[in-house]
Amino acid sequence: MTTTRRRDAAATREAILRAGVEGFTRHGYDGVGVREIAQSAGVTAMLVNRYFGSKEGLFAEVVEASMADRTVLTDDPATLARDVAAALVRRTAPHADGLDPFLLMLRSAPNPRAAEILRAGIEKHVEAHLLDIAPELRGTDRAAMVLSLVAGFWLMRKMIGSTALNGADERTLARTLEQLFTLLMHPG
Amino acid sequence: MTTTRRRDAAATREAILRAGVEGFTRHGYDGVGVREIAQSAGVTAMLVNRYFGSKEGLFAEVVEASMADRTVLTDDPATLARDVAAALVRRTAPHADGLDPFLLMLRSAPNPRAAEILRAGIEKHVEAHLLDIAPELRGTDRAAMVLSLVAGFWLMRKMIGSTALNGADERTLARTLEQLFTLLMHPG
DNA sequence: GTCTATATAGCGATAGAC
DNA sequence: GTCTATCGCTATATAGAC
Repeated sequence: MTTTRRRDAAATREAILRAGVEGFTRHGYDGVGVREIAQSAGVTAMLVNRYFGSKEGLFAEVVEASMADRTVLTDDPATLARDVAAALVRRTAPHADGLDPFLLMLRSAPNPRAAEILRAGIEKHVEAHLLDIAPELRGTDRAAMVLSLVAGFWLMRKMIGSTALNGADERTLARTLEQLFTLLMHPG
Repeated sequence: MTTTRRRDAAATREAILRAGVEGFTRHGYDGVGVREIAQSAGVTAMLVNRYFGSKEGLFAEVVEASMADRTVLTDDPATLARDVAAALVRRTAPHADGLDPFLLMLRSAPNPRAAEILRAGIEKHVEAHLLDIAPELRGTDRAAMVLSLVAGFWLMRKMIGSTALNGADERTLARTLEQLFTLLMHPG
């Protein structure tokens, strides 16, 4: 056989993609290099371009993969506002350090080309999923407003490290957020 | 005289600082180099380090200068929610391209050292100013929540370029935001 | 007070060997 | 299928001339 010993192409591609999700989410598009991502995947930088064409190509697949699997939003419209508020508070807790799509967005958005890829991914996956669960938001500005609030909360609590948000009681935080989400989702 | 012909030190420092505000706000901390900032100020890159010690030192003064002068928030507590909503919609309009402190924050926050400088500036100036106008928010999580909403709206509308937010009727947008701000500022 | 020139390091992407 | 080596470029920061 002339096939490789240690890895096949599909596994290498997958390893690079996973390392890309981690690298871009933790450091943002401009904050991580292809060398660093390649090293996390156990390969050389050359293979990133080999399999994904360019750093931007890898980023596009990372956004697709990261936003395609749903983790934040539940599927029950009745308790949606409360569930989203609770999940948001839990996942932005001081000691939590998951790989959330909102962190990927916030940390990569300053790069204009990354921002365009992110906009497409957000609208195709996150916003579309929210409209599936809460169809009454369709045609209004309130779905986008929900996403704005979620993103802003992630920003202030985890990226800026707001003293007020990190010192606040989590039940109070969740209650305030629930009121805001309720206003957006059930304005009647 | 042995003094310089074309500029004195104070004017040069001021020119660099103004170019820094523009550069960091438009492109973020990692998105602009000291060469580019120096060129906008009409000097060489060396003088940036001469007057501000380092890129990080310049950024710290830029944050201080940008957040010290108040532009978004009005001073009348009675109409605060409506005024903030109106100003936010107007300043994030598709064709507006001002140098807002929130853009400076959003575009520079991915850099950890910039994020710490921004946190200090936000809490010292923006949050403190909001608490001066609306003292009933003191001791609650709602001042930080107001800032989260403002930042998230800036992000989705101007950086991500949300189709929904940019296509929406501006009066509807302002009304939705006003409801949210009212809930936070006058929860009774 | 401001310049040119440079030190040192990193980036994304590619050529060519095996 | 994966490597080493390298190209061409840019970054921050500094040394030394005038």
